[in-house]
Amino acid sequence: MTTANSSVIEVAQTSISRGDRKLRTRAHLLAAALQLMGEGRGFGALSLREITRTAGVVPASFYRHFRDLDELGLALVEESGVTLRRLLREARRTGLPPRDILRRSVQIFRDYINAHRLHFMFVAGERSGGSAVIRAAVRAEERHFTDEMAHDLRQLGLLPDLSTPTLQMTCGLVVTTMMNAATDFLDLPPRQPKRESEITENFIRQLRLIFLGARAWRE
Amino acid sequence: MTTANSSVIEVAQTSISRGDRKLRTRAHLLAAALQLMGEGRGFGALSLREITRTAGVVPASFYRHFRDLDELGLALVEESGVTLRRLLREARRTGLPPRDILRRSVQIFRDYINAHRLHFMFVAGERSGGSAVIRAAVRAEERHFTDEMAHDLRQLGLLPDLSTPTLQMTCGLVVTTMMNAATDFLDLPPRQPKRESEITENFIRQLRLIFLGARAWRE
DNA sequence: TGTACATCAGTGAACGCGCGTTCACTGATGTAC
DNA sequence: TGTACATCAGTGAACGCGCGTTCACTGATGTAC
Repeated sequence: MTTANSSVIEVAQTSISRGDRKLRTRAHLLAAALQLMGEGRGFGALSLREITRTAGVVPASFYRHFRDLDELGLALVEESGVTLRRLLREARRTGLPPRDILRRSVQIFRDYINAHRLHFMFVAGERSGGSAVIRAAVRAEERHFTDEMAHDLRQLGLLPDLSTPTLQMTCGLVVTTMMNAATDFLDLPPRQPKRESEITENFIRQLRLIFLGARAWRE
Repeated sequence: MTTANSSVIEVAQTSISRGDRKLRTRAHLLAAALQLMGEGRGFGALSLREITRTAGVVPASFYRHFRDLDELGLALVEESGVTLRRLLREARRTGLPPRDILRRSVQIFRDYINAHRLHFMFVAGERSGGSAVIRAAVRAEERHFTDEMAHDLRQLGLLPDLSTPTLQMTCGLVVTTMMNAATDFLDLPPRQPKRESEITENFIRQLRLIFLGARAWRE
């Protein structure tokens, strides 16, 4: 707040610190890269200039935020990792009911993907296709996610008979299947409820089969 | 064969028809693209000029073979699809023994990946990351592969109690898991037998779990 | 509070470079007679 | 078989363009007194 008769514009200009402005531009750059990838190209096919153009800054200003494109890519991986882990937090908070737990989880997942399309496109696309350094970072986030899921399942008392390594292996399978379903959902043209429910049902059945196998597992 | 006193070089030059030469150059272009992607970049990040440079022809000659890069990409998908399906044919021919069938299959798979690294890198990389048209083509090949696998399992009399849709769903899960393991194998730095056997064991355990679930499945 | 100076996010111009595509060409291979 | 002509895969030069990176700059924000 400045003096009472400052114009609205002056307030807007002066109420944001230089540091905040910098963070905002950085966020614009990250969002621009995601947006461009959302149009169906890999991160490796983006150019610095189109990212800055989309973000509304001059090319040279890119270097105030990142050394090169790879560094921006790694920032995107981290951001996506946070998004992924919030999914688990959300599911945890909701407190999944034992009845229809799978179906409910898949609904939550589907809604969550739609609310964070660009992050999921990025992760799904770069987990096996991108540059070595980015792929490795995505894989690390995925492993982190798997560990947390295993921890949650333990906490919930599901699959109590599995050893920890087996629980990990099972969660790895769930996460792979999940990322695959994510790609299926994301590829879906809008307004295709029939295809969408097919994918949903297939995903539920695959998860059911995995948990059936896990319950039948003998070390 | 030409006259008896033609030099070897002349024979080499004249014993190959114009059509064959054209096919050979086309193959060079495809191989060049695969080779460049093997260095860890997505198809979308390749340029026409570096492909022709690697293939040892002038840029303009690209257009004698493909309209644009996408058309070359689709040719690579087809080539990779053939490679994938030969894997099943090989497994079929070998005639897997009921004892240790899983472990043996995984060994065959691992050897096959190593013999066709570039094709598998291409498929694994473009199945979720590439341009829409190429991703769609890869997915179609994958579905084809899944169908054939389901057919083979029926033929072998494995999982006789599953309905056809359920068998399809199960094979889809197997293929997803397989492609994921392929990426793990391909990312492995050479001479890491410990990591390699970890990945192998994890893959075997995941497949075991899937088949355990399939056997426990009740429609 | 007011003033003088420092900081630094973003600017705009410039550079050399590799890009995709076009074009008229060359010369070996193929065909008709 | 030999000859005259047609085909066409691959060439080499040219084009305009967007690229990544550098640089000295500007002017608003921040700091010291």
